[in-house]
Amino acid sequence: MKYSASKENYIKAIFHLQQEQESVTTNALADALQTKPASVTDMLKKLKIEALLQYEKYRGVKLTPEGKKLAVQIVRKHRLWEFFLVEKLQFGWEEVHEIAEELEHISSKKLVDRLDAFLDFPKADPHGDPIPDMHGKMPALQQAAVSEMPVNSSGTVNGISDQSADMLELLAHKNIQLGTRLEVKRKFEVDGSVEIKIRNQQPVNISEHVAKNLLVAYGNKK
Amino acid sequence: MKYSASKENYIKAIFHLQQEQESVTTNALADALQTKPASVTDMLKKLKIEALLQYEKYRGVKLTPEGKKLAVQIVRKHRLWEFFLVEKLQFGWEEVHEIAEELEHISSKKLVDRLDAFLDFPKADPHGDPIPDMHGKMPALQQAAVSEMPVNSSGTVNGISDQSADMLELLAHKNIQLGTRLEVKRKFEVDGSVEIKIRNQQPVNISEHVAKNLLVAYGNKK
DNA sequence: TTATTTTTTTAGATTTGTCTAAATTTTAAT
DNA sequence: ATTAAAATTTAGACAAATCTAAAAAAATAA
Repeated sequence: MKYSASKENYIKAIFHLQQEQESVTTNALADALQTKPASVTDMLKKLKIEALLQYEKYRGVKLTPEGKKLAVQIVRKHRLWEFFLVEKLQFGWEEVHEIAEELEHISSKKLVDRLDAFLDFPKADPHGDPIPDMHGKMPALQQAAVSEMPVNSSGTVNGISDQSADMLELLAHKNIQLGTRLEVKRKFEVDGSVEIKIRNQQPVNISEHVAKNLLVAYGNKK
Repeated sequence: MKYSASKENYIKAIFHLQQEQESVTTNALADALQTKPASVTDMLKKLKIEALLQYEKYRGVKLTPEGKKLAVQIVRKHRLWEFFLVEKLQFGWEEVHEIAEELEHISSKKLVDRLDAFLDFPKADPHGDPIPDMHGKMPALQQAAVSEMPVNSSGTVNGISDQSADMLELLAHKNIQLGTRLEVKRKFEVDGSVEIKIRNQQPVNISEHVAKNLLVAYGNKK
């Protein structure tokens, strides 16, 4: 079955909002989709007919298993494209979201799966969010901020929560980028700073702020 | 300026039809776009307002310079994506057109130019059609069928006009694919067959039919 | 050159996704 | 338990892109 980009956006938005709350409200959706509540109501009625969601007037909305499956496929596409843009086309982490919003609606399943293989089956996108595999299974990423990692543990940078220009500049300066493997050497209680070591480099110190916003996956990132 | 996928398809179709005839007719367009003449008339009126084409009732249609510029950008995207699909994602020549029809409407200019660089600025797509550069300039491909190449000349396979399964199978069997460099060793008048040599392989003979449908670029293909 | 056929356009309708304004239901507050 | 406020839905409209059927113009043939 093929759905319009608009319908896919609704399904995706409901999916994301559902992570927070069981049932999603009309207003929350209107807000997320930058549209009006009345438009949301209209669309929910249509999506209900297509059996992608459960919806009773005034009672909010929930995805059916079908709807969830579709949502996961869209999320998969979005994140794979983001990974592609950063990894292969040298885009910055902050500029890929918008482009991926368009690319995620390209329908070919084969394209997505080939892209996945071409990228060597990445487990997380540049923001550190897990990429569902071809069967829709989300990899259970052991993701944590550097500040939460035990001393002597190591992992791969796969995301960053503070994406300000300043932050990115600092990371670039310290040679830290997506995919960089690092090891936690010491943690200083006084100021929350952390000493990390990157392969082939001298250990460097990162502040508490950086340590808290630098996300690392360990165990199972490709 | 951003245009709907539908409008872009009209512009692209007119562009292609214009290669044949100066002025494009309503029926020809309806045919090319798999739609009805009445719908074409409707759309032409809109595109005229947007100054993408010259149109007078019953008099056919022609792209303005603006329209042509847009068309070239769409063609560029289409062909770059096709190249990407074949070259990087291992798609067959015959399956990429449909997917590229969707990808060509992704709007980011930066994406296209990055993709171009990533692919190392290819000059022709898998069907042998030239890829306009970032300024809209079409590379002047010296393209010819193998049958038309002089003895001892060589070039790079960059297209095939007969894309039947049988043809593709034969080419695969002879180890001929997109990008294969070959040299014309002898030409036999009797049956039009041609002896070609591929690097590191013994010379092989190809029939007149194959020689006529195997397109080679020489001189300036990347 | 008149008649016939073909092409093209107009008129009016339909679908999708959206909107505003008004009505209704639910929730929260007194 | 009413009432006020907030959330949601309905009703009716609109733009984009398409369609069918009928009218008009152009091309062709007798």
